[in-house]
Amino acid sequence: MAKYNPNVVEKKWQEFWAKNKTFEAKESNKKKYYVLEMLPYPSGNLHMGHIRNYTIGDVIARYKRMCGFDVLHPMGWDAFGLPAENAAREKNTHPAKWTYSNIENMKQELKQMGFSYDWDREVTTCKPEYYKWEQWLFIQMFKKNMAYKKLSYVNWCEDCQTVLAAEQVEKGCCWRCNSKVKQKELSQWFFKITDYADDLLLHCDKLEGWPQEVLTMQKNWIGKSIGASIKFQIQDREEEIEVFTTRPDTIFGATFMCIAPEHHLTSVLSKNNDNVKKFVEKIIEQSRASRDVEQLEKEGMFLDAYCINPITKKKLPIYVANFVLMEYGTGALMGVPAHDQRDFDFAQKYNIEKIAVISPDGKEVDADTLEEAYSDDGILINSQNFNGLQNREAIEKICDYFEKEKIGKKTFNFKLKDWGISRQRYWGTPIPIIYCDKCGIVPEDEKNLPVVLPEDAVLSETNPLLDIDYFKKAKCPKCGNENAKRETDTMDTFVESSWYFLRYCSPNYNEGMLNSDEVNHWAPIDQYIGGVEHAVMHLLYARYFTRVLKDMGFVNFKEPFTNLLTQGMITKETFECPNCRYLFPEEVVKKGDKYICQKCGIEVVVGKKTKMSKSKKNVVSPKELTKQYGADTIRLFCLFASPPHKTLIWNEDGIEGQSRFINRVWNLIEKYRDDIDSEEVYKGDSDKLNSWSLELYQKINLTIKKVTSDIEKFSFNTAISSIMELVNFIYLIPDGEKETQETQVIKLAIETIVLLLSPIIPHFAEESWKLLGKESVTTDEKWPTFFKDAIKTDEHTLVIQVNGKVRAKLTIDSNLNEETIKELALNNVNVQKFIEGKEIKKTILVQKKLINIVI
RNA sequence: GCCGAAGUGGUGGAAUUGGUAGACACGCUUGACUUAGGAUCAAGUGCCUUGUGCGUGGGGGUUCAAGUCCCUCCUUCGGUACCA
Repeated sequence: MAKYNPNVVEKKWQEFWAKNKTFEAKESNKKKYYVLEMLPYPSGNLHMGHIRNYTIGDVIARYKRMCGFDVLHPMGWDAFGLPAENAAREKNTHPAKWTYSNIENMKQELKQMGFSYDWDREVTTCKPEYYKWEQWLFIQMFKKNMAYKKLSYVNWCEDCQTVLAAEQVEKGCCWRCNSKVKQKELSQWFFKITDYADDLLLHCDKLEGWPQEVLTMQKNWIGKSIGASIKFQIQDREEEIEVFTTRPDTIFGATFMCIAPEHHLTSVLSKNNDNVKKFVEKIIEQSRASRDVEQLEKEGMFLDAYCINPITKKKLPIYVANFVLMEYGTGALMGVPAHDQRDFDFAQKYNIEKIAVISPDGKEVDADTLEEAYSDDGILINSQNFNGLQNREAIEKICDYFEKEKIGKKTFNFKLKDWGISRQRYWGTPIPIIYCDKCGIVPEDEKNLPVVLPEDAVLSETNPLLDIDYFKKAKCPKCGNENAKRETDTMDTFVESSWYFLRYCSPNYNEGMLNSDEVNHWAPIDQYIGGVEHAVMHLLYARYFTRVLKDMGFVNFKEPFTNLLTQGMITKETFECPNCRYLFPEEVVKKGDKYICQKCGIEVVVGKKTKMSKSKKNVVSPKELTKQYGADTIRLFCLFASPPHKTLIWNEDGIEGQSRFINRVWNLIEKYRDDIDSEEVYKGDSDKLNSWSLELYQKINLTIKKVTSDIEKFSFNTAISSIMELVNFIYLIPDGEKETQETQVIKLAIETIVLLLSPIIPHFAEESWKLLGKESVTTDEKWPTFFKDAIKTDEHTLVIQVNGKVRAKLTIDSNLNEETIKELALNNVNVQKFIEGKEIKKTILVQKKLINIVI
């Protein structure tokens, strides 16, 4: 018997697919299906996370293809980004060279996995023919005021020497290099994503094909809160301070006013007092979202000014305080110490009066005895003619009063901020803007696009574009001024990934950004697949961009991803030596329960299971595994180990089993090949079948049913296990001479198994199909269907319970009536033991399942 | 703190949505074939005090019947955080 040799077979079929352009996406009269996996950053090699993601997508693509869809399944490269610059500096090369060579390498690895991509549609975001259209879109957005420039405090990473979007700051640290993020005032480009805040929020509830947890994260990120804005007149001055509050019902309890350090009134009211200045500078230095923010003590400074509570006319001291955020609301808040914990802490520290205005039961509360703020619902007290109202009701009434008196109004606020896209880095899309002394900010002439990123940059810690004179120097498109200056900031790389999925529909279109006909044919994406870590950033930006493009008339839909599958991370434990930092597993020796560092002999800390990453040295290379077992085994293993959405703790112990399964199927085909060769496939006239072949025939149909529904719901592990059951069943068929009909059923079983496996382990399926003497390829075959009649049986197992515990099982005729079943159950010997001499209170019969006798 | 997901054998994981807990696989045990087995095939494998026994993170509840529903507590993972 010839042993199955994956290395030879896989190469052969990969060449076959490439030569025949098997997976070229074509429009026909069939229904379309667009399946897409998030594109990779070309960091050097594929890692297990990629393999898991792309295997899932590939199974879906191949399955849908067999089901008769026109499938679009493309792949590309998210090729701009800081790691390329860092690597280039380290290795003394150019980011482009590094990136393109990584792409070549990873493309090779993808091909070795047998993924069914239409490579003719490959998109590489760092190529001028791609970013040209991004620049073009930027100009359109600029013209419509959707892209604008403003001076603002931004998150600044000193190590990366660049600005970070709010979404890219994790626990006060840079998402990329983990160093602490600072606040810095810079003039920056922004996209007005907040224009769509409401729409993005609203449609979360309409995305039925998305996981609930992702929608919740997006909703929380957009963070709409409803409340009121109220104006407080400053005493003896013209200005007013406007605050936003979600609790206008507590206004009678407001005893102080707090403004953010960056608030324009801070310097005005302090009259540039040095102490205040120093205080403000200190706070601005501190990161807003710093890790220890919770422990950070509330600090403030009295500005020696007062404002008037518009409803009580009470004089409120104005403070500048470190816990007030300029970015949220109006950058000012009314302090209600009795009903807000932060205000309470602040008032406690600075000895500010507390007034209780909400009480759980409507009874008087002594605010001075409170140990913490009461922030729950209740009944209004000390609130003049609003006393006695439920606070929810009071919010409405008080807002009405504000509006009548013109001191405030009902309003709402979003946590979502405009998307800052300027990056002071080289390896990104140049922002197509020119600064002219006469004309100001002028977009580049569309005829001059793309603004090509110069190749001869000398990389440094700062933005190298600043040093390239011919790039910086520009002619003003408006007045022709030769001494205008080009923008040297590049765009956040999330901009590229916000529309690449649309470009795949017309990847080589030169007349415009998108060919609307083709985009509207293929998109929206029927199934998008990627890591849950993109739940907020990428997916929100992509939804935003699609809206912008819809409003410009390029696409006829606003939600780009109809269905979303977020696959779980792959994690692995880390080894960390106190001296040498992270270690590879091979640098560690096990001694008893302990792990010792080979180099320095010190005990190693076995860290938590975290996402595989190069820096933590807990990556597993798919390359080695593929070499050893073949791509099919790795694909099978990724799918079988765990359901797609779950975090997968890496453990390759099971991998042998997957390779074993493939060989088991192969050996099965070899075993029956000669017998079934000349036979027809069984067509379904089941009355002539003997007991095992009838059972096999039923099993075949049940398996088709189960595998189909499992793949539809992405339950690949159970789909595979039911194919395994069918294989195991065939192994149990007694050896010896077989009748024609029996051989025909076995033939059907084997062919079905191969077809069902085709999307999962395609190389193996094609090779097996050939071994079965087929002219066609499984990729072009129809997905098997099952016959309802074949699944029907006239017998079933009846489970007999006594007081809810299983005591016996019987195989009975399904057509028996209730009385007979009861009698059978009660007369059963095993049951008798339990019910002898006991009174039977009642029996419950669940049709075709079980009977429970209650004694 | 808040929001979300989860907790089932030695391990990864099943369980038709309230109806036989542990499918399928890894590992382990035994046997067969073998010069050999880390190949292959077959059998077994939740636990124990072996019985009218126990068992799905702990405790309580609803039900003829609970991994599944309700209450409560605990743990783990993810997201988020001075958001007024």
